[in-house]
Amino acid sequence: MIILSKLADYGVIIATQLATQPERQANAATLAEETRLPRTTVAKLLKALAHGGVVTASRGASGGYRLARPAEAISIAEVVAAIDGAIGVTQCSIHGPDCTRTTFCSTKPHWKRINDAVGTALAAMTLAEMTPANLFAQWLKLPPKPGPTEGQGAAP
Amino acid sequence: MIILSKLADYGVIIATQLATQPERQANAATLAEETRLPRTTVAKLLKALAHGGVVTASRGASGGYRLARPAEAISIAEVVAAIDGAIGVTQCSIHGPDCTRTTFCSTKPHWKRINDAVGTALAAMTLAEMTPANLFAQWLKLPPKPGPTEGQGAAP
DNA sequence: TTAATTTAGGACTGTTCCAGTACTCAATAA
DNA sequence: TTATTGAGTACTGGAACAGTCCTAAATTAA
Repeated sequence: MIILSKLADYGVIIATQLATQPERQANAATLAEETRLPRTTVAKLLKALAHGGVVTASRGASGGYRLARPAEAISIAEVVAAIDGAIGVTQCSIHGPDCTRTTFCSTKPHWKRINDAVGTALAAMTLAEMTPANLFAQWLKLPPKPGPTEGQGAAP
Repeated sequence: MIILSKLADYGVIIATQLATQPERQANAATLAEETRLPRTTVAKLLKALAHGGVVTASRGASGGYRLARPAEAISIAEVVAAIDGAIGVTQCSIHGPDCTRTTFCSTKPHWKRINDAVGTALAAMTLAEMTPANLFAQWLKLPPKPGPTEGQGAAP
Protein backbone atom coordinates (compact mmCIF):
# COMPACT_ATOMS: atom_id res chain seq x y z
CA MET A 1 0.00 0.00 0.00
CA ILE A 2 1.12 3.51 -0.78
CA ILE A 3 0.10 6.28 1.53
CA LEU A 4 0.75 9.44 -0.42
CA SER A 5 -0.74 10.07 -3.83
CA LYS A 6 1.62 10.84 -6.68
CA LEU A 7 0.46 14.44 -6.64
CA ALA A 8 1.16 14.85 -2.93
CA ASP A 9 4.58 13.39 -3.51
CA TYR A 10 5.17 15.86 -6.34
CA GLY A 11 3.91 18.64 -4.11
CA VAL A 12 6.59 17.92 -1.53
CA ILE A 13 9.22 17.88 -4.25
CA ILE A 14 8.10 21.23 -5.60
CA ALA A 15 7.95 22.79 -2.16
CA THR A 16 11.38 21.40 -1.37
CA GLN A 17 12.68 22.91 -4.56
CA LEU A 18 11.36 26.29 -3.49
CA ALA A 19 12.97 25.78 -0.09
CA THR A 20 16.43 25.45 -1.58
CA GLN A 21 16.34 29.13 -2.61
CA PRO A 22 13.78 30.80 -0.38
CA GLU A 23 14.46 34.33 -1.62
CA ARG A 24 13.90 33.55 -5.27
CA GLN A 25 10.54 33.98 -6.95
CA ALA A 26 10.07 31.07 -9.36
CA ASN A 27 7.30 30.56 -11.87
CA ALA A 28 5.56 27.31 -12.65
CA ALA A 29 7.46 26.63 -15.87
CA THR A 30 10.85 27.02 -14.21
CA LEU A 31 9.93 24.77 -11.32
CA ALA A 32 8.64 22.17 -13.76
CA GLU A 33 11.95 22.14 -15.58
CA GLU A 34 13.99 21.93 -12.41
CA THR A 35 11.96 19.10 -10.98
CA ARG A 36 11.47 17.28 -14.31
CA LEU A 37 7.73 17.16 -13.73
CA PRO A 38 5.02 17.99 -16.31
CA ARG A 39 4.38 21.72 -16.58
CA THR A 40 0.62 21.62 -16.35
CA THR A 41 0.72 19.36 -13.34
CA VAL A 42 3.19 21.60 -11.56
CA ALA A 43 0.97 24.60 -12.27
CA LYS A 44 -2.01 22.77 -10.85
CA LEU A 45 -0.12 21.76 -7.72
CA LEU A 46 1.21 25.25 -7.11
CA LYS A 47 -2.34 26.53 -7.16
CA ALA A 48 -3.27 23.99 -4.51
CA LEU A 49 -0.24 24.88 -2.43
CA ALA A 50 -1.12 28.56 -2.66
CA HIS A 51 -4.64 27.76 -1.59
CA GLY A 52 -3.30 25.85 1.37
CA GLY A 53 -1.09 28.71 2.47
CA VAL A 54 2.15 26.89 1.80
CA VAL A 55 3.29 29.27 -0.94
CA THR A 56 2.38 32.80 -1.93
CA ALA A 57 1.79 33.78 -5.53
CA SER A 58 2.29 37.00 -7.42
CA ARG A 59 0.63 37.34 -10.76
CA GLY A 60 1.61 39.14 -13.90
CA ALA A 61 4.85 39.35 -15.83
CA SER A 62 7.83 38.32 -13.68
CA GLY A 63 5.35 36.88 -11.22
CA GLY A 64 5.75 33.49 -9.60
CA TYR A 65 5.73 31.60 -6.34
CA ARG A 66 7.74 31.50 -3.17
CA LEU A 67 7.33 29.89 0.23
CA ALA A 68 4.81 31.60 2.43
CA ARG A 69 7.01 31.11 5.49
CA PRO A 70 10.54 29.94 6.28
CA ALA A 71 11.11 26.32 5.30
CA GLU A 72 11.71 25.38 8.91
CA ALA A 73 8.18 26.52 9.73
CA ILE A 74 6.44 24.41 7.08
CA SER A 75 5.74 20.77 7.85
CA ILE A 76 5.30 17.97 5.36
CA ALA A 77 1.86 17.44 6.84
CA GLU A 78 0.83 20.90 5.67
CA VAL A 79 2.07 20.34 2.16
CA VAL A 80 0.32 16.99 1.92
CA ALA A 81 -2.89 18.35 3.40
CA ALA A 82 -2.91 21.17 0.86
CA ILE A 83 -3.05 18.63 -1.93
CA ASP A 84 -4.69 15.49 -0.57
CA GLY A 85 -6.85 17.05 2.10
CA ALA A 86 -6.91 16.28 5.80
CA ILE A 87 -5.21 13.10 6.92
CA GLY A 88 -7.38 10.24 8.12
CA VAL A 89 -6.63 6.55 8.57
CA THR A 90 -10.11 5.30 7.74
CA GLN A 91 -13.32 6.62 6.23
CA CYS A 92 -14.77 7.24 9.68
CA SER A 93 -11.71 9.20 10.76
CA ILE A 94 -12.79 11.87 8.29
CA HIS A 95 -16.56 11.80 7.93
CA GLY A 96 -17.26 10.29 11.29
CA PRO A 97 -21.01 10.54 11.84
CA ASP A 98 -21.73 9.38 8.26
CA CYS A 99 -20.92 5.80 9.18
CA THR A 100 -24.19 3.96 9.69
CA ARG A 101 -22.54 1.22 11.70
CA THR A 102 -21.11 3.60 14.28
CA THR A 103 -23.23 2.20 17.08
CA PHE A 104 -21.93 -1.35 16.89
CA CYS A 105 -18.48 -0.94 15.33
CA SER A 106 -15.87 -1.65 17.94
CA THR A 107 -12.84 -0.62 15.93
CA LYS A 108 -13.72 3.02 15.44
CA PRO A 109 -12.60 4.45 18.78
CA HIS A 110 -9.17 2.96 18.33
CA TRP A 111 -8.29 4.46 14.99
CA LYS A 112 -7.76 7.87 16.52
CA ARG A 113 -4.56 6.72 18.20
CA ILE A 114 -3.16 5.47 14.93
CA ASN A 115 -4.41 8.55 13.16
CA ASP A 116 -2.58 10.81 15.56
CA ALA A 117 0.62 8.83 15.21
CA VAL A 118 0.61 9.24 11.45
CA GLY A 119 -0.23 12.92 11.69
CA THR A 120 2.54 13.48 14.17
CA ALA A 121 5.03 11.72 11.95
CA LEU A 122 4.19 13.96 9.00
CA ALA A 123 4.02 17.07 11.14
CA ALA A 124 7.39 16.41 12.71
CA MET A 125 9.36 16.79 9.50
CA THR A 126 9.83 20.21 7.93
CA LEU A 127 10.63 21.28 4.41
CA ALA A 128 14.00 22.49 5.61
CA GLU A 129 14.92 18.96 6.58
CA MET A 130 13.99 17.74 3.12
CA THR A 131 16.46 19.94 1.23
CA PRO A 132 19.67 18.45 -0.14
CA ALA A 133 21.62 20.86 2.03
CA ASN A 134 20.55 18.83 5.00
CA LEU A 135 21.25 15.43 3.54
CA PHE A 136 24.73 15.21 4.96
CA ALA A 137 23.66 16.73 8.25
CA GLN A 138 20.95 14.10 8.45
CA TRP A 139 23.54 11.46 7.89
CA LEU A 140 25.57 12.78 10.80
CA LYS A 141 22.40 13.21 12.85
CA LEU A 142 23.03 16.90 13.21
CA PRO A 143 20.16 19.32 13.82
CA PRO A 144 18.61 20.73 10.60
CA LYS A 145 20.28 23.74 9.05
CA PRO A 146 18.24 26.52 7.41
CA GLY A 147 20.56 27.93 4.71
CA PRO A 148 19.83 27.82 0.92
CA THR A 149 21.99 25.99 -1.63
CA GLU A 150 22.11 25.53 -5.39
CA GLY A 151 19.30 23.91 -7.45
CA GLN A 152 18.01 20.34 -7.18
CA GLY A 153 14.80 18.34 -7.25
CA ALA A 154 12.35 15.77 -8.63
CA ALA A 155 11.14 12.14 -8.25
CA PRO A 156 9.09 9.26 -9.81
CA MET B 1 -6.79 11.85 2.18
CA ILE B 2 -7.58 8.44 3.51
CA ILE B 3 -4.77 6.12 4.36
CA LEU B 4 -6.38 2.71 4.60
CA SER B 5 -8.41 1.26 1.75
CA LYS B 6 -11.96 0.21 2.51
CA LEU B 7 -10.92 -3.41 2.23
CA ALA B 8 -8.11 -3.03 4.73
CA ASP B 9 -10.54 -1.37 7.08
CA TYR B 10 -12.97 -4.25 6.61
CA GLY B 11 -10.12 -6.68 7.18
CA VAL B 12 -9.42 -5.20 10.58
CA ILE B 13 -13.09 -5.41 11.46
CA ILE B 14 -13.28 -9.06 10.45
CA ALA B 15 -10.11 -9.95 12.33
CA THR B 16 -11.38 -8.09 15.37
CA GLN B 17 -14.61 -10.05 15.16
CA LEU B 18 -12.64 -13.28 15.19
CA ALA B 19 -10.66 -11.98 18.15
CA THR B 20 -13.76 -11.60 20.27
CA GLN B 21 -14.18 -15.39 20.35
CA PRO B 22 -10.77 -16.86 19.61
CA GLU B 23 -11.78 -20.48 20.21
CA ARG B 24 -14.66 -20.46 17.77
CA GLN B 25 -14.28 -21.55 14.18
CA ALA B 26 -16.38 -19.21 12.03
CA ASN B 27 -17.11 -19.43 8.33
CA ALA B 28 -17.24 -16.57 5.87
CA ALA B 29 -21.04 -16.36 5.78
CA THR B 30 -21.35 -16.09 9.55
CA LEU B 31 -18.69 -13.43 9.79
CA ALA B 32 -20.37 -11.48 7.01
CA GLU B 33 -23.64 -11.46 8.91
CA GLU B 34 -22.05 -10.46 12.18
CA THR B 35 -20.09 -7.63 10.63
CA ARG B 36 -22.86 -6.50 8.24
CA LEU B 37 -20.43 -6.66 5.35
CA PRO B 38 -21.09 -8.23 1.91
CA ARG B 39 -20.56 -12.00 1.92
CA THR B 40 -18.44 -12.23 -1.17
CA THR B 41 -16.20 -9.44 0.00
CA VAL B 42 -15.73 -11.06 3.38
CA ALA B 43 -14.83 -14.34 1.70
CA LYS B 44 -12.28 -12.56 -0.45
CA LEU B 45 -10.74 -10.81 2.54
CA LEU B 46 -10.52 -13.97 4.59
CA LYS B 47 -8.55 -15.59 1.81
CA ALA B 48 -6.12 -12.69 1.87
CA LEU B 49 -5.84 -12.85 5.65
CA ALA B 50 -5.17 -16.59 5.46
CA HIS B 51 -2.50 -15.95 2.86
CA GLY B 52 -0.91 -13.38 5.13
CA GLY B 53 -0.82 -15.76 8.07
CA VAL B 54 -3.28 -13.77 10.14
CA VAL B 55 -5.94 -16.50 10.19
CA THR B 56 -5.90 -20.23 9.57
CA ALA B 57 -8.51 -21.92 7.42
CA SER B 58 -9.99 -25.39 7.48
CA ARG B 59 -11.86 -26.50 4.40
CA GLY B 60 -14.79 -28.78 3.94
CA ALA B 61 -18.10 -29.07 5.71
CA SER B 62 -18.01 -27.36 9.10
CA GLY B 63 -14.82 -25.67 8.06
CA GLY B 64 -14.06 -22.03 8.68
CA TYR B 65 -11.51 -19.58 9.96
CA ARG B 66 -9.89 -18.67 13.23
CA LEU B 67 -6.98 -16.48 14.30
CA ALA B 68 -3.59 -18.00 13.58
CA ARG B 69 -2.22 -16.71 16.89
CA PRO B 70 -3.54 -15.07 20.04
CA ALA B 71 -5.08 -11.67 19.36
CA GLU B 72 -2.43 -9.99 21.50
CA ALA B 73 0.23 -11.30 19.14
CA ILE B 74 -1.34 -9.93 15.96
CA SER B 75 -0.72 -6.30 15.08
CA ILE B 76 -2.91 -4.07 12.94
CA ALA B 77 0.10 -3.63 10.67
CA GLU B 78 0.01 -7.35 9.86
CA VAL B 79 -3.67 -7.32 9.05
CA VAL B 80 -3.33 -4.29 6.83
CA ALA B 81 -0.24 -5.67 5.10
CA ALA B 82 -2.08 -8.91 4.34
CA ILE B 83 -4.65 -6.97 2.37
CA ASP B 84 -2.99 -3.83 1.05
CA GLY B 85 0.58 -5.06 0.86
CA ALA B 86 3.66 -3.59 2.48
CA ILE B 87 3.34 -0.08 3.84
CA GLY B 88 5.14 2.69 1.98
CA VAL B 89 4.71 6.44 2.09
CA THR B 90 5.65 7.10 -1.53
CA GLN B 91 6.16 5.17 -4.73
CA CYS B 92 9.91 5.06 -4.14
CA SER B 93 9.45 3.69 -0.63
CA ILE B 94 8.21 0.50 -2.25
CA HIS B 95 9.79 0.09 -5.67
CA GLY B 96 12.84 2.15 -4.91
CA PRO B 97 15.26 1.56 -7.78
CA ASP B 98 12.49 1.93 -10.36
CA CYS B 99 12.48 5.68 -9.92
CA THR B 100 14.44 7.22 -12.76
CA ARG B 101 14.99 10.44 -10.86
CA THR B 102 16.71 8.73 -7.95
CA THR B 103 20.02 10.43 -8.65
CA PHE B 104 18.80 13.99 -8.29
CA CYS B 105 15.76 13.68 -6.05
CA SER B 106 16.56 15.14 -2.67
CA THR B 107 13.39 14.08 -0.89
CA LYS B 108 13.80 10.33 -1.20
CA PRO B 109 16.22 9.68 1.68
CA HIS B 110 13.89 11.44 4.09
CA TRP B 111 10.74 9.44 3.48
CA LYS B 112 12.12 6.47 5.36
CA ARG B 113 11.77 8.27 8.68
CA ILE B 114 8.13 9.04 8.02
CA ASN B 115 7.61 5.55 6.69
CA ASP B 116 8.96 4.03 9.87
CA ALA B 117 6.81 6.23 12.04
CA VAL B 118 3.67 5.11 10.27
CA GLY B 119 4.72 1.48 10.40
CA THR B 120 5.47 1.74 14.09
CA ALA B 121 2.09 3.27 14.78
CA LEU B 122 0.28 0.43 13.05
CA ALA B 123 2.52 -2.22 14.55
CA ALA B 124 2.03 -0.91 18.07
CA MET B 125 -1.66 -1.74 18.21
CA THR B 126 -2.86 -5.32 18.47
CA LEU B 127 -6.13 -6.96 17.59
CA ALA B 128 -6.75 -7.58 21.27
CA GLU B 129 -6.79 -3.85 21.87
CA MET B 130 -9.38 -3.40 19.14
CA THR B 131 -12.00 -5.66 20.67
CA PRO B 132 -15.03 -4.14 22.41
CA ALA B 133 -13.98 -5.91 25.60
CA ASN B 134 -11.12 -3.46 25.82
CA LEU B 135 -13.07 -0.36 25.03
CA PHE B 136 -13.74 0.49 28.64
CA ALA B 137 -10.25 -0.48 29.66
CA GLN B 138 -8.95 1.85 27.00
CA TRP B 139 -11.05 4.59 28.43
CA LEU B 140 -9.54 4.04 31.85
CA LYS B 141 -6.09 3.69 30.28
CA LEU B 142 -5.74 0.19 31.66
CA PRO B 143 -3.47 -2.33 29.97
CA PRO B 144 -5.25 -4.48 27.33
CA LYS B 145 -7.05 -7.58 28.51
CA PRO B 146 -7.05 -10.77 26.44
CA GLY B 147 -10.41 -12.45 27.27
CA PRO B 148 -13.25 -13.06 24.76
CA THR B 149 -16.72 -11.52 24.99
CA GLU B 150 -20.02 -11.68 23.15
CA GLY B 151 -20.50 -10.81 19.45
CA GLN B 152 -19.89 -7.43 17.81
CA GLY B 153 -18.48 -5.85 14.67
CA ALA B 154 -18.68 -3.83 11.41
CA ALA B 155 -18.15 -0.32 9.98
CA PRO B 156 -18.78 2.09 7.03
C1' DT C 1 -2.85 52.48 -23.67
C1' DT C 2 -1.54 48.22 -25.38
C1' DA C 3 0.69 43.88 -25.42
C1' DA C 4 2.95 40.25 -23.10
C1' DT C 5 3.39 37.44 -19.14
C1' DT C 6 1.81 34.85 -15.38
C1' DT C 7 -1.43 33.03 -11.94
C1' DA C 8 -6.68 31.82 -10.85
C1' DG C 9 -10.30 28.98 -11.50
C1' DG C 10 -12.83 26.15 -13.82
C1' DA C 11 -14.22 22.18 -16.82
C1' DC C 12 -12.91 18.20 -19.19
C1' DT C 13 -10.85 13.55 -20.38
C1' DG C 14 -8.50 9.14 -20.33
C1' DT C 15 -6.66 5.77 -17.44
C1' DT C 16 -5.96 3.26 -13.55
C1' DC C 17 -7.19 1.25 -9.49
C1' DC C 18 -10.53 -0.37 -6.27
C1' DA C 19 -14.57 -2.80 -4.58
C1' DG C 20 -17.48 -6.18 -5.46
C1' DT C 21 -19.16 -10.48 -8.02
C1' DA C 22 -19.09 -14.98 -10.25
C1' DC C 23 -17.33 -19.27 -11.44
C1' DT C 24 -14.58 -23.49 -11.11
C1' DC C 25 -11.51 -26.55 -8.50
C1' DA C 26 -9.91 -28.85 -4.24
C1' DA C 27 -10.54 -30.52 0.41
C1' DT C 28 -13.17 -32.29 4.23
C1' DA C 29 -16.97 -34.37 7.03
C1' DA C 30 -21.05 -36.98 7.38
C1' DT D 1 -20.84 -40.39 -2.44
C1' DT D 2 -22.61 -36.02 -1.55
C1' DA D 3 -23.04 -31.68 0.59
C1' DT D 4 -20.38 -28.05 2.38
C1' DT D 5 -16.76 -24.82 2.57
C1' DG D 6 -12.37 -22.66 1.36
C1' DA D 7 -8.80 -21.68 -2.76
C1' DG D 8 -7.91 -19.54 -6.79
C1' DT D 9 -8.79 -16.89 -10.76
C1' DA D 10 -11.16 -14.01 -13.90
C1' DC D 11 -14.38 -10.45 -14.78
C1' DT D 12 -16.99 -5.94 -14.33
C1' DG D 13 -18.81 -1.35 -13.02
C1' DG D 14 -17.69 2.77 -10.93
C1' DA D 15 -15.05 6.12 -8.70
C1' DA D 16 -10.97 8.50 -8.05
C1' DC D 17 -6.77 10.12 -9.84
C1' DA D 18 -3.44 12.24 -13.01
C1' DG D 19 -3.07 15.12 -16.48
C1' DT D 20 -4.72 18.68 -20.02
C1' DC D 21 -6.94 22.74 -21.76
C1' DC D 22 -9.36 27.06 -21.85
C1' DT D 23 -10.83 31.57 -20.31
C1' DA D 24 -10.50 35.35 -17.00
C1' DA D 25 -7.91 38.43 -14.04
C1' DA D 26 -3.77 40.75 -12.48
C1' DT D 27 0.63 42.78 -13.18
C1' DT D 28 4.63 44.55 -15.73
C1' DA D 29 6.94 46.61 -19.59
C1' DA D 30 6.95 48.93 -23.84
